[in-house]
Amino acid sequence: MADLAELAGVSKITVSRALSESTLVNPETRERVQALARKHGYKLNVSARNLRLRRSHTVAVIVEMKPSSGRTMWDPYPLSLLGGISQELTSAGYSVLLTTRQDAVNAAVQAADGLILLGQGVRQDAVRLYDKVGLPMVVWGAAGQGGDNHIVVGSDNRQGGVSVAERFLSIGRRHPVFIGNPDHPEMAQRLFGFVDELAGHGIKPLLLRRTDFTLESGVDAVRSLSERKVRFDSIFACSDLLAMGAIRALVELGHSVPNDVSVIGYDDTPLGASFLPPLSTVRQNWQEGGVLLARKVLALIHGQPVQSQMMASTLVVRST
Amino acid sequence: MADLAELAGVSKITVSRALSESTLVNPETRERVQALARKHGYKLNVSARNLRLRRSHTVAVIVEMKPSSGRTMWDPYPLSLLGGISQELTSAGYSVLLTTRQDAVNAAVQAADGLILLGQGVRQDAVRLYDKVGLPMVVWGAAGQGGDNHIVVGSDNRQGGVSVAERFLSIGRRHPVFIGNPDHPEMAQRLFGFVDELAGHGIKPLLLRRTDFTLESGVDAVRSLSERKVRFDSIFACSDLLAMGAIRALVELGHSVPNDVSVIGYDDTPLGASFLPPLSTVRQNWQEGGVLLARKVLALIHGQPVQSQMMASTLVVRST
DNA sequence: CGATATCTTGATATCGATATCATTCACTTC
DNA sequence: GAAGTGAATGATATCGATATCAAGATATCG
Repeated sequence: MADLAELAGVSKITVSRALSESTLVNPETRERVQALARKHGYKLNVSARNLRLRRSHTVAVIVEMKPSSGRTMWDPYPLSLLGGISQELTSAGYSVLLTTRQDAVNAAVQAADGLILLGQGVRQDAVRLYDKVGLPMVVWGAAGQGGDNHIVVGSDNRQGGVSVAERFLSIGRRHPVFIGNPDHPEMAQRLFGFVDELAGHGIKPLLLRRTDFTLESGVDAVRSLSERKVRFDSIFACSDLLAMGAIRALVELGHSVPNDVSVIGYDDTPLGASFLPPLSTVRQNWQEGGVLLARKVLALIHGQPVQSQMMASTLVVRST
Repeated sequence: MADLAELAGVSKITVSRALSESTLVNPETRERVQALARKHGYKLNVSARNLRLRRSHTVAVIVEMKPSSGRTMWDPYPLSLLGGISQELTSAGYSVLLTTRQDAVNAAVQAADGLILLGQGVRQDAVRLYDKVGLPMVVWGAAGQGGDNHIVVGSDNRQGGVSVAERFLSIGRRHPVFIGNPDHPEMAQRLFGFVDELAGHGIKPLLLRRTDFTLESGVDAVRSLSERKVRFDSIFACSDLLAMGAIRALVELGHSVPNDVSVIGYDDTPLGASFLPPLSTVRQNWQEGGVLLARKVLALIHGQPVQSQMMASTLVVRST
């Protein structure tokens, strides 16, 4: 910048102002300086600016990558979320610092202006750990999670559960089963919505706990139902994979889907749509979720009032 | 740091040295300063250090997110790669700056110490664009891509093709078909390996070009074979989804897999393993790939000699 | 015409760390 | 006892940007 100043015959500070589009400089001077900057390939030194401005223009995204329970790195949704986040933050001039969750809080994370926590129903210990850092923080997850002292963005899992219940009721199903993990905050919300809506019609679903969200787990769940001679006519599975596994098992056992048993999954993965028969499911818009997460942190960083928000989820009825 | 200096009764510079484990300070003093730092929750100002040290301790990861052709954000592999990268870089004290590819090179990217380019066979324009930045750069992709003036890490797609060919030959298949997109550099390598190995036995496979890597595309490919009354006894599909689609179509057409036709996919997605019948496929270790990418950039940054490297891919024989 | 307002530019200090060179002090060695 | 050695610490300058305050040039007004 000093070099540019010399070239343009002005002072450093004028160069700085010219490049930051300040109104304090003569438009003519500004143009001249900017032209010189382009010509000589001037690059702003981000560290210097951040140092002086006492902010990093960076938001850290912490991804929970616990390699268990089948739903983590292999799941495509974190990437969609990341895409939305990245898109929104970069267009606002912020950088995205990607970190995987660790026990110790990274020095680079502490230097960020804000935090976004992603993961499979981020657990409380993670939230508490990063809460201590005292940075603006937004969490992806279920509403009400963690005492409302931080902002949560997520899709409306409760409503997802409700709409599945409504669908089952509307087609006359009376013996629904829920497959999923109630300890998982997001899935718990789905369960609550499902149960509450059904309760309004005097129906109590059977809860089948499964912590693995794999196809095998779905197969296994339905087999266990069959072995226990449980009567059921509809299944709400908390992931598309579970649903597909359930359908496979149903077919093996000689049941017809959807004639004998209706099955609805969750997530609207591309595979579900291609499945035979095409899977009915609940769709969440992750890309949009990422954008929302980013907007919330930015608002927090700029000291604006922010509220948690749940995005609507939509029931996609296909053939099951 | 100045405050710490006062508290400890030493100078700033001594504090700096104590915290960076320099041997220039008395071990006793070092301990005392470090204890004080911990007690008062001192945090290093990264910007200041980076400014003084003239490096950013940051590697930018540029992800190609072209939302087309079915294989992008919805594909889980970028996340695995990212996981490996993130793990390796953070443990080396570097930060991961996540960016999605854009036409203009981001200012933050220019400030990075190194670049990693990810994407579905990163195209040459992207490589050239970022090459101009003049930073140490490593690209994920196919070997030899782009004139060898930059480092490439990828799985050995050629070898993958060879091993599929070997398998087909070993079980007596004589009329193989290749389904994929030869314009895609990585897939082209698979094709070359496949063709070369077969040629050694006087066999020439049929090439079926498909640019979409979806299940439907696989279905469609096999149907077109059938309509054209082509004689074939084995299919090498360039993605698991294609393979599954192909198998579905084969079954619909009354062929038995693997009795009439052998099918081998690529990527070893979790779904392939759960497919009925369980899918034979070629596995790539993405996590490891990420680690490798990270190591190469770090080496480049530190001025060490670096070479492109292809990781072995392994044929996983299941039931198809 | 003098006084004030406006526009444009500059001098200086500062953000928080580290490299370099200088200094102090205790101790060894002949 | 003088000179030399090494360990520990400090003073100062510096990285590259921007905020603050000051000042010169020009325009506007009664």
